[in-house]
Amino acid sequence: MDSNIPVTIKDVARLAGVSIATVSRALNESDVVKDQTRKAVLEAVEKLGYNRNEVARSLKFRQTRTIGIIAPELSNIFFMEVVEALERCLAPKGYSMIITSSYDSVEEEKRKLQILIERNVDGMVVMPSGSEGEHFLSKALSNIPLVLVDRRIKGLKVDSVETDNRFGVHKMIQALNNEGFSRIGFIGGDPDIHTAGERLHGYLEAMAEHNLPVEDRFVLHQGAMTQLNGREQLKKALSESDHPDAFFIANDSMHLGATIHAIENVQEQELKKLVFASFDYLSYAPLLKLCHYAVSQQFEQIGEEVAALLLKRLGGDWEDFPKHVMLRPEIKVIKANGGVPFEQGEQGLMENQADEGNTADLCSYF
Amino acid sequence: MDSNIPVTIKDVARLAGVSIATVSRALNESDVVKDQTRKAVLEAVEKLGYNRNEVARSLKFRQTRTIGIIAPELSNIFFMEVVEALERCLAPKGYSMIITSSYDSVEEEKRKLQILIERNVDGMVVMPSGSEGEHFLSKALSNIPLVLVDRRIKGLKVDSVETDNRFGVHKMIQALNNEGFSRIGFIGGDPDIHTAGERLHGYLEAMAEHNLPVEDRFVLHQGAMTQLNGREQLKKALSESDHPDAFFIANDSMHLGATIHAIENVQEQELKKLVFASFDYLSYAPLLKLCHYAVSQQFEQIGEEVAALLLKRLGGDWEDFPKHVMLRPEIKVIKANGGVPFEQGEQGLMENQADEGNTADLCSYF
DNA sequence: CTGAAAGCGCTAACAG
DNA sequence: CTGTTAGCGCTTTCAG
Repeated sequence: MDSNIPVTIKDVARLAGVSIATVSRALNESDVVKDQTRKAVLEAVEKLGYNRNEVARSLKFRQTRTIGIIAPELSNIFFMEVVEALERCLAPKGYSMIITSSYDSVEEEKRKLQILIERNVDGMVVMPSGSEGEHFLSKALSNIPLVLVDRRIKGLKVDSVETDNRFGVHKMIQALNNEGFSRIGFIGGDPDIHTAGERLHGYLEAMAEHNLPVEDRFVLHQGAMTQLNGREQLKKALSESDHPDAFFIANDSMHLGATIHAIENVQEQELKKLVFASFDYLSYAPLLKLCHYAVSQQFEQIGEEVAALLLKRLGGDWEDFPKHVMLRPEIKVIKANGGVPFEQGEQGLMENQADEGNTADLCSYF
Repeated sequence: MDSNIPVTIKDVARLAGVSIATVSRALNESDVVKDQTRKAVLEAVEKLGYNRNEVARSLKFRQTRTIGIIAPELSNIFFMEVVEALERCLAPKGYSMIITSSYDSVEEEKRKLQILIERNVDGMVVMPSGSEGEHFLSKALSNIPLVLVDRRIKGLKVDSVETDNRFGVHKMIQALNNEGFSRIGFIGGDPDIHTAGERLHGYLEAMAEHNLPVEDRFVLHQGAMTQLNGREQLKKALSESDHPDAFFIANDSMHLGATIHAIENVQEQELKKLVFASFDYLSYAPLLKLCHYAVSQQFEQIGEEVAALLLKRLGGDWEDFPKHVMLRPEIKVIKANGGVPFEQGEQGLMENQADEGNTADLCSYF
């Protein structure tokens, strides 16, 4: 009864007593075909449980309605928020997503790129794992729209969408300074990591901007941006008797680690004086009691911008290529922990800028 | 120079001065072809930047080397951990993954299922969004291996892999009882949600098992399993003057919410008495200071089991169909917060059981 | 060892 | 309105 080979358009045609062309037409340009015939076709389809073969259509049309995605790791919640937004924008247009992981290795990234090319994806979204990017210039890629997310690659003419990291850090330093801190430490990771580097630069720039002293002993930027490293870096900083009370911490994992270290090892008196500002505002933010200010990246918006850009290119519009969209993050002031809101004018300005950031291509923030 | 149409096997054949059949052979069964010819072909491939067209191969072979995935939401970190493990197992075998979201709607799940069928995926992994499952019996699906993750559907003969929720709850209740608590409250969600229901049942079973009193006023199982609801349910429980001190909380979001509520609203004296046990042990667990015990699901292992099962079916082995793999979660005792380790024998037993769980198909836990 | 030709399932001229 | 046919890019007999 249940034959094991799938039913094709041919089977439908035979059962409906028409030609395969008619079946095809009945299923697509339904207005050309006689009502009665279409009904017969549809009945046959129903009876046989026919599903159309997208692979065959893809071959014919030379397009797969598929977007390839390469992430450094799939369990990265940030990137998956972006992917979620992508799906929401692309699925209604008939696109599916093939998702792959580069395991943060450039070699693996190249391999996955090759696989996606062979699978004829119509477009690609890549969160690059390194700062190398020659493989994105592959000839095959010249026909495939590509959007880089979160990290741009130096000198590479490719569309990209990213958070304005430096803007976020500037705001954090400004807020801490505003609250009365002039000595502000930095806890981050190896500047070779794109976001680590951007945030370190932002920090240095902002400190200079506000004429604040940069004390090398308290500018810690080694190793991975992990919870463990966050613990250790803060421990190291606090081991110096004249450490600053305020720290900017470059990401959520390190922030978590630093907070845990502080809560577990610093005496009440000292603890009360400690103040953090950090990147990313996640579900457990209310437990990070030392945090006064946080930069909250707009992942959904990033996904939407990526999708819009991709769809534009897929539609054949290359007018403003390469476009680098830089989105302003939201700034959270955590009053419950002692964060001091920006002044009225300041705040208003910030909001305006943020609004511009939604749609415009911003490159500077002053 | 850069023609816009992709280079095909034909172009390679022409340049190499051979037939397309020879190109195909040179690229695949490399031993049949003369060394010299192969070299010529490979050179042409290089020169033209040829990439083979997987779509055409898929059509020919009637298989796409693609696995379709349906998740209730892509930003669900649990599921993405599973997907990450899947990628790690499947990618080396040449499989890619098409990932889609059902937005936790059965309707959308059906739609996505249809799309994946049309795209000729070789297999599917679905985390069902509801308890309905008739659509998984579709005729087209009879040829496509399908593995359900995290939730089984009543009476549906389909392979599945899930965490042994009840075992986890039993262990939590046992641990709390062991520590001296006989009154234990329950904070969870609407039992219609699969995990919420399983955990509620586990709680009721375990309480009966240990002859502990179930007080309806403190068995709260309404609404979504969200942070907000966690806050509110705990608040409600604590508003009764004779509330228990120990609570089992059914998932991480509610746990987070409950903890935040307690820290912010309960006085020191009361706070010290409060003890939680909960599902899921995440990066921020060290901040959940009321938590003595946690059930830590083995997502990686789940992914590996799913991959193994899928590959088995793809290899044509349907021997033990339908197979329901139930994996024992790891039990965390958080001593820093006051958790009391299981007794020696108990602990040993537990570890043994957990080891068995890695490989065996466990259905009961006593 | 290599080439010619059929065919995977579908669409789109082109004729009727 | 409908049928015939060529062809999307590739693999694979079947002959040489």
